[in-house]
Amino acid sequence: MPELPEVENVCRTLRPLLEGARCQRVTIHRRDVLHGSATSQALLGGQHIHTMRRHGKQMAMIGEDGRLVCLHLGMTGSLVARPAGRGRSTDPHEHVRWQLCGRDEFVFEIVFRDPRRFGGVWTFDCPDTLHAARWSNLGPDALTIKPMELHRRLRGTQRAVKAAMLDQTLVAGLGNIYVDELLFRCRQAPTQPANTIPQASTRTLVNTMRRLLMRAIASGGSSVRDYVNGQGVPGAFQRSHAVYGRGGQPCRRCGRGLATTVLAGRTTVFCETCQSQDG
DNA sequence: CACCACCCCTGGACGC
DNA sequence: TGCGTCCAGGGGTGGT
Repeated sequence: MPELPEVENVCRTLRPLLEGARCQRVTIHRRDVLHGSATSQALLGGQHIHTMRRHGKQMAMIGEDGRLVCLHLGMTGSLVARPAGRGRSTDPHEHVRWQLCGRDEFVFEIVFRDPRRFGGVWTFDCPDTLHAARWSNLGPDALTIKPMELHRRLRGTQRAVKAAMLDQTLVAGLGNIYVDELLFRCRQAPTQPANTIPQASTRTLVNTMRRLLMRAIASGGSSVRDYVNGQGVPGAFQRSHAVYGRGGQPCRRCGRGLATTVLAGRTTVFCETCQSQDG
């Protein structure tokens, strides 16, 4: 569920807390969400946190010595800060806890929680190894990709544009919600083969995507089920959804019922009237 | 290489 | 009320 706008909100809410904070202790409650070395040192134990970065739907907590922890929230993952608690949590879905001491001496903890465990935590020695192992497999970030670059990438596949835009190796950051919202806003049929989309339409696609994502970020992201930002606060952008979760309901543009189908194995909601091929 | 089906997992919705 | 069933979904893997 957390897609680019939600992950960006997690980073933005946690960054001011984390930067300069010292990691006093790491507690692992569930080892199988961890990939790579799971020592306290690898998980930034004893280190000062330099910053927090994001690429697509993934983020990384970067230590001062260059080690880093990469996090992926999957569908139901969250990374939330709260005042340091006493004792152990009874929540079976809290998998990793970092206890930190901020620059103002305030002691707090960051908790990685993920009931469905589609997410995960990876440790790396330095940004290069993170890049080599994970981020180089991702396409350019959806917020900054250039129209020409997306056009070049779409030209290389005859899959439906919906499937292509969901493919993180093509462009990183969109999930099912924002692809459907994007295609509706562009009046683009989700089924159109990606390599038949004209260059002018790709330009519209990129501009619309950037506006959509920026608005969603400004609204705190979409909280459809249980997404919350780094402070535990839900977003409001689900109220602005035009199609996602609205199958059968009237199109906000033409009033006709929105269609639901399955594309690339994902529920896809769109307006058969407003969204055409050859946008 | 391109593409697809399948699987992982659990909470919530729904039907009886 | 309580139980069974189904579905949501990102991404890794293995098959065509």
